[in-house]
Amino acid sequence: MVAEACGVSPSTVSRILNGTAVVSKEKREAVDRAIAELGFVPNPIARGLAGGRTMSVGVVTQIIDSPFYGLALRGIEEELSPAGYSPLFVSGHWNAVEEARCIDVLRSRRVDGIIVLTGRLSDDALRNLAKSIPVVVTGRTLSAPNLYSLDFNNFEGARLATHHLLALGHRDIAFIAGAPGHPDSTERLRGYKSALKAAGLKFNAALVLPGMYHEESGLMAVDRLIDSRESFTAIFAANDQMAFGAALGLHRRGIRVPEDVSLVGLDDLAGAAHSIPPLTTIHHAANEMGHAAATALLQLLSGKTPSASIPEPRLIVRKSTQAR
Amino acid sequence: MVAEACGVSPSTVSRILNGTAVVSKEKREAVDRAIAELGFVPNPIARGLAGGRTMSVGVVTQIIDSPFYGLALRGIEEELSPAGYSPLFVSGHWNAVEEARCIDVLRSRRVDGIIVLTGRLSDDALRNLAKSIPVVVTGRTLSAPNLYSLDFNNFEGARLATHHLLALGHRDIAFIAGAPGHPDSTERLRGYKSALKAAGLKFNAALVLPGMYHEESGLMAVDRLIDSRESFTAIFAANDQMAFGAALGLHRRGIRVPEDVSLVGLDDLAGAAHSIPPLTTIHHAANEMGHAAATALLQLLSGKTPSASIPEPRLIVRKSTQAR
DNA sequence: TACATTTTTTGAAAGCGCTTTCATGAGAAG
DNA sequence: CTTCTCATGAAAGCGCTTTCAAAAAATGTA
Repeated sequence: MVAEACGVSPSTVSRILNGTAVVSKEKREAVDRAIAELGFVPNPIARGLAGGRTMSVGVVTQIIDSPFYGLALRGIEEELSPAGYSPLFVSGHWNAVEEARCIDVLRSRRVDGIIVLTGRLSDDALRNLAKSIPVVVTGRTLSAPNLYSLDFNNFEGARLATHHLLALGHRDIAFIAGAPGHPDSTERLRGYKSALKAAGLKFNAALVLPGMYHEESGLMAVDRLIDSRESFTAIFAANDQMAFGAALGLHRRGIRVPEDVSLVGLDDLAGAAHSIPPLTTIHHAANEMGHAAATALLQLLSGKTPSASIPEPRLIVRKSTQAR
Repeated sequence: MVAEACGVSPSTVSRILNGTAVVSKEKREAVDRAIAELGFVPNPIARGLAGGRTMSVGVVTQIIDSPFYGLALRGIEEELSPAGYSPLFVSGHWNAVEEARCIDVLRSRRVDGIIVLTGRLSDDALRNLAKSIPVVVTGRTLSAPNLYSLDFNNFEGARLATHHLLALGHRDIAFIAGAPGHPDSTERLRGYKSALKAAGLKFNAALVLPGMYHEESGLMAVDRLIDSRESFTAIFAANDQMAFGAALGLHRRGIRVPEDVSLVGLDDLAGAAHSIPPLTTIHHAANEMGHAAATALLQLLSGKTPSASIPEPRLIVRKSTQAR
């Protein structure tokens, strides 16, 4: 340990670096100076070995280049870096087995905490994980010691979107659903149904199309919808990516948005404002979600009870919807 | 070290784990069995401390949620994981100072190698870095010991795009340039000019608009172009994001793509196939680039001379261009 | 067959760079 | 002059790798 070249013991230097104990002013200054002069940078590896803390947190995302989760990753990074923590991103590819493997990797690297962005792991698996390491998970509501969950109000988001279309006078509103088995999807479907019901409309299963949360599935859903000859004047896609696909599908059939059919998405991706036409959608604050998750984990790590939460969904009206 | 609970010394176990030396068959089997039974997982932290290798590589990207670099990150991850390495992503935000800070973080974490995705660091800074750690850098051509660079042929990409428009009979082709000072941008501009020259057309500076590689700047460029009253029948945007912005700008003015104006992008982002109209663009293999960079680094780490390279740009014709 | 010499296998021990417990000595307080 | 508090240093790890040397086995020689 180089910094003891100024006449004090390594213990003292360590104490100064970590603020673990009181050190006389003169020594502190001498050491500070020596550190500055020697350009000393503590080695987190060794620190991790000795202190049990690695100053890194694992983040289980699904696809590293997902436009939606990418924003969340950014939020996490923005929050973690100033606190001196480094995020370690791993991708689970929407697959419980892979996620479990990712978590093993993270644990073997002795991360101090783990953030799981939605994913397919069972609630029990997460609860179990939380027994050995602080965990923050998004996209669920569950509580357990050492575990904090942060859920987006999918129901309300979908309700808002559907209600917007209803308020514009649409009555035959198609819904392109999200990936089956995904909790978000069922909630969004529930929101759609709820808004319909509140407006006194009866639910028509023929207007609900299966989707997979990507562009291609939105496109296919529209094809199927049109081929079914079911009449509709508006479409609500469970996420923006499918809305983009749907827009393309409509365009190919010569159906104009919003003149012939109104279209609403959900997420408010970066591209939504620049699509043609700019997409009316529900803002899902991915970036804030990342911030909130990281903040919560930081709080968990310092022994506090987290209180962060995700903003409520908000309707963003652009050009893809119009009154009927 | 738990595994010595089967009667051998830790050194022997370590040797078996790393294949460092020959160990008698019986011991190896005994140890293997013990490892399996105890569910022993070596601690990479300690390994890193002792052996000097952490099995992690640092990746300096610019913005973690960039649609283009995101793909590259995925490629890197896909290549690194099977090799047992974990990527550590940090964001430089197109800022040399921040990039330098990121690299400090990575070095303090004792990564075994570093991949730099383009960025603004000087070539000398990188050459210098390579003296202490293997480096792979994209978006440049420079050679130094312990350093491998992987460059995309921006010139050829831009030439191809422009040539495509020329071949369709366009003569007044506007160019929305990339961020000034960016090496990619100057190369793309050069490619544009070169194609023009090859077609015997003279370069018109009024048709070159400044851009910043994001949607908004594409939109503004189109506004400026139209307001300038310069006549044009086609636009080549230096990247897809600006092309999307440009498409929106044209749409707002009631100009149809491709009927009135043809539009070409560069990158072939995931969204390009689903934009309206689907964008004709130059495929820039970001994913392969990530693979190549990771492969090269792995080769560098094992003492071999890397040979990976990035595929040449390729024209993808979709619906945003048509003959004049 | 007995013994010297070389080769191979294995264990002991010394770190890697830091944190942390514990004990010591020096003042402060009683 | 005794008891207590507080700053400080010595030393023991954290979990692994690696050097070094000893022990064991293999080979060669008389």
